This record gives sequence, structure tokens and C-alpha cells, in this order.
Amino acid sequence: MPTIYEVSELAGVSLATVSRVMNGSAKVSEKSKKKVRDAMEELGYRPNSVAISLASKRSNCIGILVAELDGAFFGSMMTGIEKTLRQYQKHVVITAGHSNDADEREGVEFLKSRNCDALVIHAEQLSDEYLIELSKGDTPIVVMNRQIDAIAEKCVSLDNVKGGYIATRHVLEKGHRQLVNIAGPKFKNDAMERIVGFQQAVNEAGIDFDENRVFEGDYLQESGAAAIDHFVMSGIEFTGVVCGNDQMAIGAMARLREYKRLPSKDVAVIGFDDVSFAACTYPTLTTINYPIKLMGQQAAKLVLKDVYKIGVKDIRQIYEPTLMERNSVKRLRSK
Amino acid sequence: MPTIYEVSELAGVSLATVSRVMNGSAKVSEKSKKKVRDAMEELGYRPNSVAISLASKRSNCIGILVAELDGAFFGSMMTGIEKTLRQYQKHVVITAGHSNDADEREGVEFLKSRNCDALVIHAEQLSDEYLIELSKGDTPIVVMNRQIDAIAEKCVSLDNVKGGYIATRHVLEKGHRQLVNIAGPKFKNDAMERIVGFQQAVNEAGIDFDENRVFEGDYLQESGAAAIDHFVMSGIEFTGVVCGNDQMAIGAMARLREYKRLPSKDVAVIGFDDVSFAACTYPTLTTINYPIKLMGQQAAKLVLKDVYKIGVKDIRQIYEPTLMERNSVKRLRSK
DNA sequence: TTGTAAGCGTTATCAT
DNA sequence: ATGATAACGCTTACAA
Repeated sequence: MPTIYEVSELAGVSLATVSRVMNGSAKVSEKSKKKVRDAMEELGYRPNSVAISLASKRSNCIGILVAELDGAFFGSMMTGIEKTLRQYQKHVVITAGHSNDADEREGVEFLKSRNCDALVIHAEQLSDEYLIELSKGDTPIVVMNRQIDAIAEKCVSLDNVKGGYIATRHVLEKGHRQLVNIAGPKFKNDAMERIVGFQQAVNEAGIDFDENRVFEGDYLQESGAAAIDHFVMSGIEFTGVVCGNDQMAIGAMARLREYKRLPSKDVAVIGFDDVSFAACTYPTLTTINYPIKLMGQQAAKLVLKDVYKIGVKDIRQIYEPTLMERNSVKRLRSK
Repeated sequence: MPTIYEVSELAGVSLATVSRVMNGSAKVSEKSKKKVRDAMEELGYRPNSVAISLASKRSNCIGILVAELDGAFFGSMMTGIEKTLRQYQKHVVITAGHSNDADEREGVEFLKSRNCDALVIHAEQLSDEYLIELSKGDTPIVVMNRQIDAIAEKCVSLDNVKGGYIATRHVLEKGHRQLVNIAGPKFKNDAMERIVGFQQAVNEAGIDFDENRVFEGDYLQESGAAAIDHFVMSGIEFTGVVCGNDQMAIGAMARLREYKRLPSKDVAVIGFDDVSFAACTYPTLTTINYPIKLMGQQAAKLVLKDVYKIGVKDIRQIYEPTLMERNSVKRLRSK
């Protein structure tokens, strides 16, 4: 790998001049410019971004922390961020927090130590205090899916309580009174908030909230199926299933069929997130839209503006969950 | 951010000693060790990995190039790689190639310029020659999903032709003779290979391969639906749909239902990849298993062994596609 | 065991 | 407009 030194030598100019043509920082005569460019070309020179980063304290990289690298939700989020950043030659460095405090902290430290210019964080375990403290450091951050008042201007979030409420109310409005809730892991904020929304809607309908009607899943398909097993085995009757996310919803629908209880026809199922496959299930999944890709784009715009002073507009930070009515929730047929 | 210099000062030892305790490279007296550790603790010192990387030429980072950050397939691959690497304190840096030559090249350059210790590449546009050339450079690489003889020891792949063949033959064996193929983008190697497999099986069954029965999709749900529209509009008759991947398969199943042609009952549909939701569709999706997560783990093991000299075993590089028989392909009912 | 000092490949501040 | 030269934060011979 040739270095800037070799380029300067071949071009017959100083290091400084080469550096100047690289980042157009100051006036350089056309003549030197050409000599430098030719030399670079000839040597197949590639600037070493680690050295640039060390010297300039900037990396043109934005760090992203997500719980996992797979999953439709995180995929959309990462894509939303990456694609908008890429338009401005910014790169992303992604790391997984695996939903545990140690990995999340380590991930943040890693990203900071790599000189990321900013961090976009979707943390499940990091406390609000930690995040607030972090925001005071020298690496700007954007927090996804969490509303922290002290750093509201750095949050891009959606009202999960409201989402859970809307979902539940929709099922109730269709005449279902015997509901169960397949929730996400309770240690996750959004999972808990969605449960709260469920509870609100249920109470509002004059139904007693019953802990036993909430199953704690893990946001993966299999746990949606396990939840159905659980409810059936426990003899808990239900005609409506409110799910913490779409993945568990499809797992639940698949298992319901095995019990000969047809989704939509015999039991209403509603998801959350509106991931891409939700429109392709059978029955198509009624769910709550979570515009995570768009929100990722917004997060990116936020750093573009704050960190790189790039003028971008239409930055919105608080989003509303909306009902996506499809076919998995039908009116309860009177017996 | 405190630096190593401040630590050495506070601890009353030299820079070198601090460095030594950080990476246990040489003998350091217990006494100095403690002084250094205390100083680090007190200052909240975090080593700057950019500086480490520049000085040592190692980064403990492995670069990953994938087409997109979303999608079940890539998600599994990234997770497979990341989780096994993480066990050894190695981090991943991920970048998207967006299936075009420019972005893929830029992605590779970016990763190399970030001093990645190795690269795991899933490229769609980079030529074999480019990859072979790249492999001669000073950054070791692992190539996913492509078998390049010249660098076979760096490839982790699966026989896509065979996969396409197995899928097609399975549908044929169930009595279907009128087949259509919803393929991936033809510029992608795997998509083409799967088409070849389709062709082989069809020919073997004594059926003429008809170009018009192949629709070029883009591996996304929507194009599976579009393919069905296309075939129906064109008046092409079929009872079996062989898909290039699972996503298009579910898109196709959803659209078929709209035409009142029930998947499984009226028309057989087979997917490819066996992503996680394939078992939860209705009907459950018969497909070809592509153990991409496992293969990601293997790629990681390869770099662990080659780059870090970490003894890992059970490294296999060539995988076989296998039939996952579920419910979307049923025997053709005689009229 | 510990310290000194020369890199690593850039950027950036001064001069000129 | 261009060139020295000192950072940037750490590793690593080489000495002591």
C-alpha cells in the first residue's frame, strides 16, 4: 500500500500539497494538482482512513448499535440510516448489543473508540441515565425508539403505548372481548409499553386486566407459537390475540391452525411493526405500522445536520403508530 | 478523553509500560501493573483503537460486505459471522454493496482502508478476477456464496445449481408438468445458477425449457406477486411455481390467492433459502435449505484460523442444498 | 523489568 | 501557492 509520502515524492511536491489536493482544503495550482493526481493514479494510492481519522479526529463514520443484526425491524432501520448517509459519502459501522447491558456498553465503547463521528443507538438495556451521560460526551448521539425528556432533541421515537392501545382497541371494536396478549421480553421498553397500551384499552372496555392473559415471548416466531400452546394448555379462552410484534403474530397464526382454530375466521390476530412480510401472510396481517425505515432516515438526517452541518429538511422526531387494517382481524361472529 | 500519556504520568511509569499492561505483551511487575490499572481506573481511560490500529496494523475488526442490510438472508449471514467472532473479542464492520459494482468496490476499499484484519465478502457484481486479485493483497478475504477455483480455500459456498435442480425435480415428481420459474435478478450469480438447475430438471423430465416461463424478479416479495400477474396476464398455464427465494414465494402465494388459485391445493409453490418465516407461512413453505447462518459461522472460523491463528475446528466450506418438505407442494390432482 | 525513541499515515499550523 | 514540522495516540524495537 503506497502512502502519501510516496505520492509526494513521485509528484515532486510536499506531503502538505498532496494532502491539500486530497481534501481540497486550500488553493493548489492546477499544475501541482495534476502532478499529484497522476502520481496517485500511477501508484494506485488509497488514503489510509485510520491515519486520517487519527490526525483529523473525524472518521466520516457513524456508529450504529442495534440489538441484533437479523430481524426485519432492525434490517429496515439499518437500511434507512445507511442509505441516506451513503448519499453523503458517510459510512456506517454497525455493532450488535445482543440486548444485554455488557454488550451494549462494549458496543458503544467500541464505536466511540473507533472515532465514529456520531452514534445512532437502539439500546434495550442501557439506562436513560447512561444515555444522558453519554450524550454529554464528545460523540454526538441519536437515540432510537425511546423518548428521554432530558435529551428529547436527540431522540427519534414512536409512542409504543399508543400503538398497543390502538391495536387492542381495534380488536375490541370488532367485538372480541376475550383477549390474550403475546408480549415481547418485558425487559425491553417497547414491549412493556405495548403491554401498557393493551391494558389501557382493555380497561377502557370495562374488562379486568388479567396478568395470566399476557405471555412473555421474545419477539421471535417460535415464541408466538409457544404462547398459543401455553394459552390452550392453560385452558384460557380467547378469540383475539394481540401480539407484541409481527414475527410472533405469524408464529401464533401458524400454531393456531394446528389447533384447527383459523386465524381471522375463528380468532383475530393483530401484529405490531408492519414489517415487509406482513402483507404477504395468510390471512394478511392487520398490524400497527411502525415507520422504522423512515425513522432511520430521520436519525441519519439528524446527524447530517448536527455533525456535518449539512442542510437537510423535514426532520421529524416523534412518530405516530397507525393501524394497518388487513384481514387477520374480523368481526366476532355471534354464536 | 484521557490518553495513554496521562495514564503513564499518573501511574509514574513510561508509556511503554502502560502499553505492556494493556496487552500483556511482556513481563511487568505486579507493582507497576497495579499502579497502571489504578491510574486507568481513575481517569476512566479508554484506549483509542484508531491509534492502536495505526500503530499496530491490526484492528481486531473484520469487514463484511453484503448487498443490503435488510433481508432475512443477509441478516442470518451477518449474525452467524458476528456472533462467532464476538466470542473472541473481534468486531465486525459492515458495509452494503447495493448490488452494484461501484458501491461494492467502494465498500471493499473502505473496509481495507479502515485496516480491517480480514474481509468477508458477499458480492454480486465483483468479478472473479477482481476477487482473485484482491485475495493477493495484504488483507485476507473470504468469499461467500461463490465457488472460485483459483481461491477455493477462501470460499464458503453452496451449490445453487443443484438447489435449483432439487427444487424443480421435487415439484416435477409431484406430478406437475406445467412449471414457471420466478427467478432472482439475472445479474446475480446465484439467481442464474438456480435457473440453470431449473432448466436441467425440466429437460431431464423431457420438457422443453421455455424462456417465457421464467420471470426475472428482484428477490423481493413484490416481484413474486408481479410475476404471478405477468404469467396470468400472458395466459401462461401452470400448476407449479419454482421460486428463486422464499420472499418471492410468499409474494407469489399471496397474489395467487387473489386469483383464487390456492397455493398447495391448486398450485404448487416452492421457495429457496429456508429463511426463518418459511415455516410460518400458510401453507407452510416447501423450500430449499440454505444454511447461511452456519456458513457465516464457518467464514468467521476461517478468519479466526487464518488471521488470528485461533484453533477452531469443523471448518467446512462447501455446503449442500437440501429439500425442506413442507406443505406448499402437493401432488397434482388428476382432473 | 523498565524506559527511550522511532515509527504508523495523515492533518494542520506556521512560515516562506 | 507551497513546504517544514509538529501533532494525533499508540506499538515496538532497542537500550539500559
